[in-house]
Formats: sequence, C-alpha cells, structure tokens
Amino acid sequence: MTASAGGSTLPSRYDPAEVEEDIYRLWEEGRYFRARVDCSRPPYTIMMPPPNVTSDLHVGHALNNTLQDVLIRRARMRGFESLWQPGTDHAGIATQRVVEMHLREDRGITRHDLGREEFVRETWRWKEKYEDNIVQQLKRLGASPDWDRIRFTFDDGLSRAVKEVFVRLYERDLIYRGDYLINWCIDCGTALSDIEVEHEDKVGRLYHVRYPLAGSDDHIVVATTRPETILGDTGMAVHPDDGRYSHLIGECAVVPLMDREVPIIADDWVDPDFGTGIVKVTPGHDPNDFEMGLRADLPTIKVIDEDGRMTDDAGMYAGLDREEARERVVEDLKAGGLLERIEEHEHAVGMCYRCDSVVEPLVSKQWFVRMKPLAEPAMQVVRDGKVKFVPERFSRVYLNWMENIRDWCISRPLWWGHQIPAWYCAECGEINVARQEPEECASCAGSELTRDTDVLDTWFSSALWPFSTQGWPDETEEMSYFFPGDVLVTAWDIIPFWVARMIFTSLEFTGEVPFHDVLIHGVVLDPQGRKMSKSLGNGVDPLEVIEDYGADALRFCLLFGNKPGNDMRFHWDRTEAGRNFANKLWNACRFVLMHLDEDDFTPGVPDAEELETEDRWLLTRLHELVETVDDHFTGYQLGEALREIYDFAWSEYCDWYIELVKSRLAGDDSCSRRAALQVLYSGLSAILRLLHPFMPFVTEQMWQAGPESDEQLICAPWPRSEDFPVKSRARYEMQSFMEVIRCIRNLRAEVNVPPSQQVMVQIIAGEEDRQLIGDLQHHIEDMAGVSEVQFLEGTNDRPQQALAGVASDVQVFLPLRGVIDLEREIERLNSNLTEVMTRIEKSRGKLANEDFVQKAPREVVDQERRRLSETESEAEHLKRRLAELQDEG
RNA sequence: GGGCGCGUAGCUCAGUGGCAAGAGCGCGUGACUCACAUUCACGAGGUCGUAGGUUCGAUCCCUACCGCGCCCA
Repeated sequence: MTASAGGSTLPSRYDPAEVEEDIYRLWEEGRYFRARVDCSRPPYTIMMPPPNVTSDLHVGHALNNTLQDVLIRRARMRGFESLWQPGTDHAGIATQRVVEMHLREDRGITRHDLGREEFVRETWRWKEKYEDNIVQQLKRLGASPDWDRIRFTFDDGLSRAVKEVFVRLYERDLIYRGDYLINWCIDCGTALSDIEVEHEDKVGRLYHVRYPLAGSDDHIVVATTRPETILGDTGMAVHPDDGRYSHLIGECAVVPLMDREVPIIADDWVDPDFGTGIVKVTPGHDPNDFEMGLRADLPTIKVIDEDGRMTDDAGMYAGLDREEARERVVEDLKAGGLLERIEEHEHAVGMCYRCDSVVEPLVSKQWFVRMKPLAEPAMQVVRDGKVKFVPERFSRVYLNWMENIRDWCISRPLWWGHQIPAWYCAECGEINVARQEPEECASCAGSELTRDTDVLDTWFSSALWPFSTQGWPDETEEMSYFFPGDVLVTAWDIIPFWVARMIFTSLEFTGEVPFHDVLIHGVVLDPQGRKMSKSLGNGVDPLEVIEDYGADALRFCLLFGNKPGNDMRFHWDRTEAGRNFANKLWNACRFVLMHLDEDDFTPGVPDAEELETEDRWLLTRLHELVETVDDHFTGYQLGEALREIYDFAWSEYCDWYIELVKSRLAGDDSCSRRAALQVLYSGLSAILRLLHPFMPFVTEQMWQAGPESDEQLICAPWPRSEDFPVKSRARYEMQSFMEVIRCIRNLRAEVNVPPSQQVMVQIIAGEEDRQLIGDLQHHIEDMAGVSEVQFLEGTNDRPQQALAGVASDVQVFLPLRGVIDLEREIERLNSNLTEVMTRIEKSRGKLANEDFVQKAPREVVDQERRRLSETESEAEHLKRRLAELQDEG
C-alpha cells in the first residue's frame, strides 16, 4: 500500500466489509491503542463505562462508545498520551438472573442444585463468553481502547480495591449494619437501593377504616391503600397544627382486627389534607412511617416477610400471601363494620426496575453506607465547577439527587458478587470486618467465625472504577499519571447510579475528582420514539447495522445531528446517509489519487503566487473549518463538528473545488496543475484527518492508499488552522462566481436545456465583476455547460430573444432564440422582482429606523447598507429587463 | 406537588439576539457528464406551538398558557 497503488486500482464503490477487519488488525498490530506512562507528554484519559456481562451490546452502547472513541482518537492525533480504559461489569443481580434462567432452561436446575461455589464457577464461564462477545462487538464498531488494560469489576485487583474501600469505610463509621426499612423485591429475592425502585402511578383503592378510640365509644377514620399493613400498625399520627385533632394527641386508638392499643402522635410529616388528616403508622412497611416511628420511638412490627407472606406477627393471617391477606382483611373489616367506604385512588406504586414487580418495603438487617458526610463534598465539587456536566442542566439532576440522598443499602443476598468481608463471632456476636479472614474474633478471641453470605451492590464496585482500574490502593504510576480522567461519557439515566457514586468515592479515597467533565448523552429510541426493550422486540442490533452498512455508517448515524443530552431515534435513513457519505469520500479520494500517480508528488501548500482564486478560497475555507471543528469539540458538540466536516467535504470540496480544478488537472500548464494537486491533496488530507475520529475505517483505508501511508492516519497529526493561509478576498470572489454559475444553471433549468447542450452566455457587469468573471471564464464554461461568454456594454446591443437573470450587479443573458415564451419570461421576472422588492422594503425599513442606525453595531448597519444597494441594483436590472420585454411585446 | 426537556419543512432533527432560517430522508423536474446513480443539476415546501413582555431588532432572552415526554416526591 504505497502511493503508487493509486486511485485507479480502487473499486468505484466502497465496501466496508472488505476493509474493516484488515484496518482494525492494522491498528492492533501497530499497537496504536496502547497508552503508556510517559511524563514527557500530557495524558488524556477516558474511563469506559463497563458494559454488563449479561448480554451483547445494543445501539445505546454503540452510541456511548462511539462518542468516547471520537474523543480519544482526536486526543491521540493531537499528541496526548491517550488512555481509554476498557472493561466490563459483573452486574451482580442481572447476571445471576440470566445464568439462573439459562440453567433452568437448559438443564432444568436451579442454582441451589449446583451450590454456591459451582454456581459462581458457572457464572464465570458466562462472563468469559459474554465479555468476549462484547470485546468483539466493540472492535467491530472500531473502538480503540487499550485492550491490554481490560479490567473486570470482579477480577482480583478490583476485588481487592472493593475490600479495601469497604474496610476503610467501616473503620470510618461510614458503613454500618442494622435493621432498617429497605425496598425488597420479592421476585428477585433481594434488597434494592432507593434508585432501583421506579414509581408508577396506578389506580388503586383507598380504604377508609374506623379505628376505635381506646376507652371511648368513639372512633377515628383513617384512609389507607394497603389494608393488610394495618396488622403492623404501631401508632396513629396527625399534624401538630391540625386543630381538629389536637385533643387526640397522647390518646390511644385500637388497631382493628389486632386489638392492639397504639398511641396517637403528632408529626410534621402528616399531610392534613390527605384523607381525614389522620394516618396510621406502620414502621415495618412504609419508609415515611419508619421515620416517624423512629422519631416517636414506636415499635416496629414486621407482618410481611421476604417471600411476600404474612408473618406470625400477623396473627390469624400468618402464612397468607400478601394479596390474599389484603382481601381477607378487607372482608373482616367489612364484617366488623369497620370499613367506612372504598374509593378509587391514584397513587404511586414502587416497582422493581429490573423485573417490574411491586416492591415491598420492609424492615430487614442490611449493610448501609452513611451518605450525608460523603454527599457534601461531592456536591461541592460540582457547585465549584471542578466537575462539569455537559449539558450543564444535568448538574441540577445530580445536585437534586444528592441533596435528598438517603443511606445506601449495599447488601444483596446473591451469590454472584463481592462477598461482604464481615465475619460474625458465634460466641460474642461481634462483627469482624477485615481485609482477610480473621483467625479469631477481635473482641473475644473466639474462633468460630462465619462470614456474611451476602454480596455487595454491583455499583459499589463500579463506583471505584476510575481508580481501581489504575491499580489503587497501590500507589501506581498509572494512578499518578492517568488519574483523574479527563471526561466521562455516559447516558443520563445512570447519573445517580454511577456518576454520583464515582464522585464521592473518589473524593473520599483519592482526595480528587475522578474526572473533570461529564458528557451526558441521550438514550437511543426506536423509530417510533419508544425505548428499545427485549419485551417489545424493537431493539436494533449494532452488528446487523455494521454488516449491512459498515461501522462508519453506524457511527455517522449515531453522531450526525445528535446533541448532547438529547435522546435520539434510530433511523435507517440516517445510516444510509452515512454509507453514502463514506462512498462519496471514497470516490473523492479515488479521484485525487488517480491524478497523483502520474508524477511524483510532495504534499504541501504551494507558494502564494502559484495559487488561483479557487485555491485561495479552498485554503481559506479549510482554515475556517478547522477552527470551527475545534470550537465544537471544545464544547463537546460532536454532532455539529461532524456536520461541518460533512458539509464542507461534500458541498465545497467535492461539488465545487474538485469540479473547478478538473480542467487544470487535464491541462498542459504543469505549474498550475501542480498547485492544483497540492491544494487538492491538502484538502483531502485535512478532511481525512478531521473525519477520522468519526469514521475511522474508510478514512484510514483511503489514507493507506495515499502518499503519506508510511504513517497511519490513526496517529497522523490533527490539522491546525494556521496551516492554511486565509485570503478573505478569495472567499468574496468565489461567492460572486458561484452566484453567477447558479444563475446560469437556474436559467437553463427554467427552459429545460439538457446539460449536454452547450449555450452561449452574455453578461453585463461593472468593471470589477467583469474582471473577476473574465478571470474565471473558463470555469463558467466548464461548470455551467457554456460554450462562450460574451461581455456586453450595458447601454447598447442588449439581447432581445434571451432569458435574463441577475446576480447582485451582474446581468446574465441566455440568448435562446425560439425557446423563449415571452409571457412566461415576463411572469418569471415579475415574480423575481416581487421577491426582491420585499427584501428592499424590509431593508429600507430597518435603515430608516434611527434607533437601528444608532444602536446596532457598525458592521450590522454597514452590512444592511451593502445588502440594500445590491438588492436595489438587482431590482433596477429586473425592471429594465421587464420594460424591454414589454416594448417588444 | 417539585424539577427538567421538547414543540422549527411532509417525516426525523440541527441552529442562531441582526443575511433571503438549515441538513438528512421524502417529493417534483432534468441528466447513465470521463471519482461517485450509494451520483449530479435545478426546484417546491416553514406566520420557527399560542399570547404578551424586554430590545433598535426575537425563532433565539423573560412571563403566562397549550400540547408531548421524562425525572424526583
């Protein structure tokens, strides 16, 4: 693959399937993804959000990783020592569930048939398989992380970090164990943290129940949506300022069906407007009631157990399923005349975010992280801008969550995960938390120690990802060089799950933020705007897209027109646009290379005196393009950056510049030809380099066929705007020229002159324009199918049988005797004139406004004046032409 | 109840306090033009959700409202 291979040997269509695998191998063999500690260079670090080993990747992962790959590839080209840290997540409960399902379906057994050790071994096998799939998928996508550094949240090193963090937090009294109200998913058989519960509004029933007052014939009425929890009531509550009930505070009520006397207390939390203004307090099964119970020192009674059955404390309802119990309780209340009425009522029901079943709040002995002291500094770094969210609004989501944070329940009764490093002493009951299994109890020296069987919430280990992957708790070179990371790229839905937790653990254990920027992207939805899900079967498999359209097309589709933070719908249309664009580039490259082979060629920008107008224009535009693209990158506006490059490459480079230089390439002037080639190649080279982070395969493939293939594109230097000289005059000239071309093409189309038919064009223009057009005359002939350009004096010999058009102060005539329909021509010119006149009116209106002229910036006013004078001359020319035609007719 | 986002061309979406507001797809007309029909040229299509306000100037900033979606409680 050298320069001599040339463009002519390349097929006329880009076939991604043909090249992607080879190109990826080329990068891997060149070890370009590798990041080394190199203090002579600045580092740039991105931590890949580790995908779960539960299953293959979906397009959401494709978006997430494409964004990261774009950033890391550009950083690499800009000379940073760029680490993209890859890895996967053991995803405790999710993985355990899929493996269990697999065992059930394939072998008809449960995890209990295997036993804990064997089940964990089985799950490791699952992990190996899916991690491998995930890696293969990422490679197909073109992702360029440092594969040598791949980590897993459950590997030895990370497990050591998890243990270390647990022990230290315990020693600092930031982890504790106790009986508290938690969310329990009966179907998953596990505790859930607050954020794993989703609230859904459902229409249910509100039962108004009579509670007799102790020592009185009177009763009070309480509204509840969960009558079965009456069995666990240990108090009643009213708002302290609620005058209706102040006399009841301190009295007792009798819990129906249980004959238990419970106190009536006052608590601020009670909403006087809800129901009757009196609530029952069930500390064992409601989070708010639990808090109230603590405040008023009420006992806690657990009437529903972890299987969803009523406990012995539920009296005669013991053993019933909670649903059955509800029915029975309602019947019995009715029978006892204690049910006043039932009404329909909409209320939020907590559902497990994983299995969608109704969560049971219950009191259970679990491990917790004390959040308040950890949250405070984690909020501060965001308020101070040490961690910046893009878009900024997500910092509010983060702060809002942190402000209302409750202690984090971290224990899970699972087998797949980091087992909690706590041993209980059979003799004295002491909890021994240690990095290694203790030989004896620290308190009583007893030797009978049993380890807690629970494991930690997966997110506990994910929270350490930014530093545990770098060798922490050891003081590694990596820690001091690559940490903290530069940017984290993730979807908004895991800000609380993951982003927040990384920030506070990182601050607690390293004293630093884990990353400086957080780029938030949206969720990829199906074409109808629904979330992709397995149950709907509307998911899009990234591999399928890659196979049909190529990885670059998929990446294009995910990036083009996508704005940070906004969700996006997946559209095959856009994938097709990506494929077409790749093909367009491919062909542009073929064209350039085809001409490069003919003599030896050195890349570079020619001397100023060798440049033609179009060359100066292209170089100027390249200068602007690089600046704009860099600006967009600074703001993480990757979609906009891509759009800029796309527009430039397709419209300006291909449609205009290439067309303009064709004649020079075919001509005899070797000096002009050489200059054209150099500018042509400069443009192509810049486009390939700018586009490489977005569409790495096709760009690398074309680079390999070009004259600089001794170096791979992946490590070629990122373009600098100062490499391209700016000539604003050229931009102005080209604009005028393009207007003239469009005008001619327009007139031709007006009367359906086919491209094959050459026409003669007559032009009337002022001295300056005439000079300009004269210089570019040959281009006009090439690009508008013109056989000859004649310049006319404005006053005499104005053409009669001709179509007329105006571009600013230039009048263009197509003398087409015989095909002109006078009526239609007059009509057309009239409608042009009307449009021009409205513009003039608008412009004059503005300039007539004193305030505008005085207060608007000088440039804006000047620009408006220029615009007016141009439009006025257009109107003049149109009017004159109309007059001529009307005389004729 | 609190917070957030969205509403711009037929569809999906970008965008900006000041050009005649853009793209992709779709649509209409013409062309197999020697890099590319996964193409080229030309065109149609928008009161930038509604009503006020700030401003010399608002699609953009502010307020209210309507419609859609999301998050938190």
